[in-house]
Amino acid sequence: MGSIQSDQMTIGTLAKRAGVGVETIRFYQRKGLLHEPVRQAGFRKYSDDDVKRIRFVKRVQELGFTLKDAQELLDLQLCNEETSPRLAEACNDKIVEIERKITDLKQMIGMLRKFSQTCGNHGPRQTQCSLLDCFENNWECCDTSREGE
Amino acid sequence: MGSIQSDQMTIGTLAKRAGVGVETIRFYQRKGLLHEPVRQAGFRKYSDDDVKRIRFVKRVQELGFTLKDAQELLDLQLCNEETSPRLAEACNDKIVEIERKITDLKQMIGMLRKFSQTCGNHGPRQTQCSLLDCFENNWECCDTSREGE
DNA sequence: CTTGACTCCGTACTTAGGTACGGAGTGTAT
DNA sequence: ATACACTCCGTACCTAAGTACGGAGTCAAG
Repeated sequence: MGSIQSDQMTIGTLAKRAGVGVETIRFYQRKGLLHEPVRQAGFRKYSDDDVKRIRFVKRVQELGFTLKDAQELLDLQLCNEETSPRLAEACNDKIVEIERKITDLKQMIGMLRKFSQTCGNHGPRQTQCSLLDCFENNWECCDTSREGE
Repeated sequence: MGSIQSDQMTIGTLAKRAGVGVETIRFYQRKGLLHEPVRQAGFRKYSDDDVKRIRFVKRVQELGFTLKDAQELLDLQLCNEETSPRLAEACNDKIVEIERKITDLKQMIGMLRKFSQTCGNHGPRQTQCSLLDCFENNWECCDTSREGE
């Protein structure tokens, strides 16, 4: 569980290990997503923790959040007796936000499924449905006769 | 269900009804998200359908997709005997994409919940956990003793 | 002790998705 | 028939999130 050294890498190594470009790291630095690292003869020296941070940021981003959001999440780490209540609140806000998103995405899937059923299946009954109409009608897509799922 | 006229509105009215700025509509036009409308003495005349399109685009965007994605979804409307198979495929691709996103978001919530439980609850046992560690450990956050949910 | 890879820094460029500007034409209510 | 709101168009500007450039310093191997 404890690696030998591997700590103290240069920016290029960090970039490689985190799967981003060197410039991206400098950019994150400027944005405050990474704290200014120790310097060794002018060269930035990073630790494993920075790899984690960057990977985390990228992941959060993939989920559709901004760098600012990622920053907020990273800030949750500054967790102590004093900040704890604020953090719990921030956490819960984020959870609510994500849950809303999931609900919306599920509706989207439902709509797409029905759409592909009716559109992709030109049977004798021409129950074509329009994505826009589905959307307008609160995702209650054309064919609502059968609702067993 | 059938409005009297309300069709044939100017760009300003459309903007108001769709909840966007006039410039945004012109922008969408350039991007091909809205087809070039009829002109009346040089003035663009829009229909209710355009309101739907814009609202749909905004919705899709809220869900974390790009304008290009929105365009793809709108293209699904061009549904006929010939295009049908390609459309069904596109639909399914989109569904898979969204499902993956949902899975990820759920993991995120699980992590945040556990984090707020341990961090926000400084009991006698100091099971502090780090968001980054949770993330690194495949979201299996610190306190894994209880796993009934 | 030279060569090549890596790093430094500031600055400029890129794409996505808009937002704002400004001068000219148009439509409408009084 | 004149004021005022609205529209036209091209162009410029903006934020987010990088990406690229280029000249100078540094480090490590041969």
